[in-house]
Amino acid sequence: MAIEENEFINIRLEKLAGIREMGIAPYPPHTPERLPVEVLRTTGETEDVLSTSGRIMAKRKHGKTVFCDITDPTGRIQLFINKKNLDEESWELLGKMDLGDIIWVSGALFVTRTGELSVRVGTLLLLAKAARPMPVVKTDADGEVHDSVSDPDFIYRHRCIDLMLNETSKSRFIARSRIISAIRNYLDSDDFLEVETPVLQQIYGGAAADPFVSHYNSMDEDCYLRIATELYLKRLVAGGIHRVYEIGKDFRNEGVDRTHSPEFTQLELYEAWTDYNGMMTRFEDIVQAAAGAAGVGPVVQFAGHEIDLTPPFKRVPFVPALHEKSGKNLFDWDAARLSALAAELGLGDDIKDRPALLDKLFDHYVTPGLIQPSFVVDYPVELSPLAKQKDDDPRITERFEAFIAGLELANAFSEQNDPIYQREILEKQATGSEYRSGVADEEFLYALEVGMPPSGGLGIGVDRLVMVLTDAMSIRDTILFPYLRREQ
RNA sequence: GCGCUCCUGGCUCAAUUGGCAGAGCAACGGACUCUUAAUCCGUGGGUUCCGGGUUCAAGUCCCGGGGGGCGUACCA
Repeated sequence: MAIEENEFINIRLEKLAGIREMGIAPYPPHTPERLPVEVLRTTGETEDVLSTSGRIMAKRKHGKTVFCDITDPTGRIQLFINKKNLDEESWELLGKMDLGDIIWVSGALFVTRTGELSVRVGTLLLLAKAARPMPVVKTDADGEVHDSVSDPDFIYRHRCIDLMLNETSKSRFIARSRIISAIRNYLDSDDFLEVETPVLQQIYGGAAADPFVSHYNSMDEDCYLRIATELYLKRLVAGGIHRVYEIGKDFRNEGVDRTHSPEFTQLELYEAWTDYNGMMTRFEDIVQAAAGAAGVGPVVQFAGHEIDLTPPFKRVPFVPALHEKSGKNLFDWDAARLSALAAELGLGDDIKDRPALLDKLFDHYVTPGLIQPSFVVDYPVELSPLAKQKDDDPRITERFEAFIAGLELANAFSEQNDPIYQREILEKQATGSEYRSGVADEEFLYALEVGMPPSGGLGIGVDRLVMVLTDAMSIRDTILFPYLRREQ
């Protein structure tokens, strides 16, 4: 496919041809020595000839003088380009330069009459001609912004433009990377080992979502993209790697919304000799480290709330909280009664099983009130097939989910390590699934049979953590290249 | 998946009840040696997402399709 035809691109392609005719390479392979824009800025006025390079973001022509603003990742600086300071050829080249072009300049630094530090350009080189125009963002005297690119579809499809023009977006992605580094640093320095487990799986597990199905040609068998890393990581705990984690993509073949993406980044960590209480501390620590890396906290703005990230986070026991908020002892109700209540509340009349109903009602009564960081603890056993039951009440498991502003950020348990009990649960789950063809993950069960020490496990939605720490209202704003429908 | 809603030059947005498709920025030509939304003079640019329909007349109303946004459902 050839480059798109439009008036603006054609004009630039003509200029490009003109530049080639002048014998100038519009895409030279090397950049001459340069200093970051920021260094020029801090240097200030000097007769020394300094060099830098960047993208032309503004061009103001005044006959024989042209002012340009160029930017690099460290900042913006004005160029003062006067015909008498340039050779003939460079002046002609300047005429063929457009907003968006990437150039190299050198010259002394001086302050203009209006007080702007500028490069008095003596040498001008083209490093890369922009063939496509980019939207020009300008702020007028009234502070009104012209041409900011706000169409979400445009931003997601052309993230390069978004990063160039929207400072919030750029700093959010920088924060994201720093958050992930900080998590690694925290865990590595506490003797956790980072591992990589399979993305392509023959039997998927560790969560309840539908998988993406693929096919391995040379073995002629179907396989799945992982929906969680849980079952592999626990096999490693059984094998003696007692502090282990993985940060990676999970894939879930479910709907997309503000808080769900079909591929998303999850941290899962497992730690022997501890339980879900230990995981609460880990979560609190990780949030602290992440906030520090993002340059925010202890109080952050998110979704219109002031969120105080100072630990310890609130503990909200599932059954009592549901009782309190609903005014009814719902945990003792049977499925039929719960179903009737759900229908009455407009939560749908198609839900039949008790655990799903309890979860639904909890979401209705309790979750919206969980604005400050909270751990919902001690879930009904039916909702938590991989968690250990409490000593004093087998109907309840040692499990928590972490919420901030109603958003679920983490899920953790005291890990189930009873191989007999776990087998029952997984075999039941396997026969109830359209993809599992009745097969449970025997290798995982094998590991439990060999023996896994009592352990805590924690899964954190990294994209969602980034949302909270950078005040993003959509998970797509935290993912550089979110999945979008094919353009027609 | 369902509901509501939006789609107009490159970008951001106008267009009364259905009545000649416009503006700012960007672009092109010209003037201009300290500007910063530079300014001034001039010019071009539209299958109004696509396909049907109603009408003397459709950006606007109706039907179908595509894409987006929001909500909702699924996601232990």
